[in-house]
Amino acid sequence: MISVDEQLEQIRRGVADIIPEAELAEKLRRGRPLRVKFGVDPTAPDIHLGHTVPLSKLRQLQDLGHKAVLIIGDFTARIGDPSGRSATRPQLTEDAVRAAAQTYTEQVFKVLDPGSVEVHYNSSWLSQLDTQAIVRLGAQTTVARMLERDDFAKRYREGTPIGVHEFLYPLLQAHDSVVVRSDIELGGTDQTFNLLLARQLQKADGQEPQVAIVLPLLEGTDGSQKMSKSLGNHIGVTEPAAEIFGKVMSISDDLMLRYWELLCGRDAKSMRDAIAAGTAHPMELKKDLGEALAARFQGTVAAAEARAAFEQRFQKREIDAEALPELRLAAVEVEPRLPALLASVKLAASNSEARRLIQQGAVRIDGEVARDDTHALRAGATYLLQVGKRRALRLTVIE
RNA sequence: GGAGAGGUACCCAAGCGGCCAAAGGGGGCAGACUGUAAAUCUGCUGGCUUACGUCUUCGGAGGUUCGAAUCCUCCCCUCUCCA
Repeated sequence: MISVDEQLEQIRRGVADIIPEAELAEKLRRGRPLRVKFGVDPTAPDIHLGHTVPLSKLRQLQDLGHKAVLIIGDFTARIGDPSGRSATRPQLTEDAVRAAAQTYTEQVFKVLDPGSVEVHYNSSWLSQLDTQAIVRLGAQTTVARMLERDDFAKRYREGTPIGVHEFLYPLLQAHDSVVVRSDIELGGTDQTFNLLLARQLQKADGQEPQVAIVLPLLEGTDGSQKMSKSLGNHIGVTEPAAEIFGKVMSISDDLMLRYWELLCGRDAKSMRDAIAAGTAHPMELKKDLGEALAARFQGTVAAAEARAAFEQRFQKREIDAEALPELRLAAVEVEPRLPALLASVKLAASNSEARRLIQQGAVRIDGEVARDDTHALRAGATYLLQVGKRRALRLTVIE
């Protein structure tokens, strides 16, 4: 195991806060592997890179010799975490939770080292809690403390309902820490309250309290708002390698460094220095990042292919026609007018949009800009149709 | 239960009898520039139409009017205040 200082240096990378850092150093100094808890509530079926930020930190801790304690919050998912919420979450059915838990664990192991993980479902102890125990839990904190939280305070002030069960949520999550005897817990900034409450419960139980490692929320591909599917700025972990690679290439340089730090545990500052000194090129670093992330979720082969295809298509400006989807249409099926043709092969959303694209010079046939609404595609030949930089296909007209 | 405010295109938001397919912003798409970057600049951003034009759209259903997103009636939904 490497030195405490070196470990601390790596752990600090990209985190928003370590509460309290002195205790972390103390725990590390003892030299035994630490139990690092990370809980996920299986709610959304699609996970994206933003969800993998704490996971990446967990992997880093595994690599430093510590033990990952993964909690699948199948019980808490049904309550609904109020953190950062402006309204009560809908309660999920058992089936929905089970299905989501399945996909979660599959994805999680693409980041974690399976050799050093304990997986727990929190229903296995939470569903056993009797009324007595729940009352005791409730006595661990006060309404005033709960209402100090921003999300609750806001809702209370604005008169938005707060269910009593929502007060229970942080207590149950904190109770998980007591059960698994965690040394460290990871979570996003919105989890700070829950992470700290666990310290209190652990103390009450006579345990040494866990250290909270708080991770920032990952910005989406737009670089400003947090990554979220509903904002359309997400990179999903189940997307094809070429998509992951392409989306990574479209982010800004600053954001790339942040991704390196938050998703791969790299030191952003030294990379920035290398770019400034001219010893590293941002584009190369970005391609490395795209390949690394694509490889993580879709395998090294697909990732290398995605990179090669990108380099050929966008840097050498060559289109590998062989790699494009090919469409075969009988001559009678080929729309005589170009706008209608583009719409019919789904390169444009409608005839009107296709017309606009043609006017803007976005449409190419065999590399030549098509300025006209007519086309001269003949039977027996294959054509390369392009709309903008990203949409393209091969069209073969059959006799 | 009572009193108010409001529901407009992907989102926010103006319009409040004709000049409204509907200002402005955001987002998106395309072009220029590039590293498919980012930033910036330009254009486009309901459907059908080569075009003239035409059809559908402003919470829903009716109505008034030559003509309604705009006026009236009923209904549905959201929010605020009071009880």
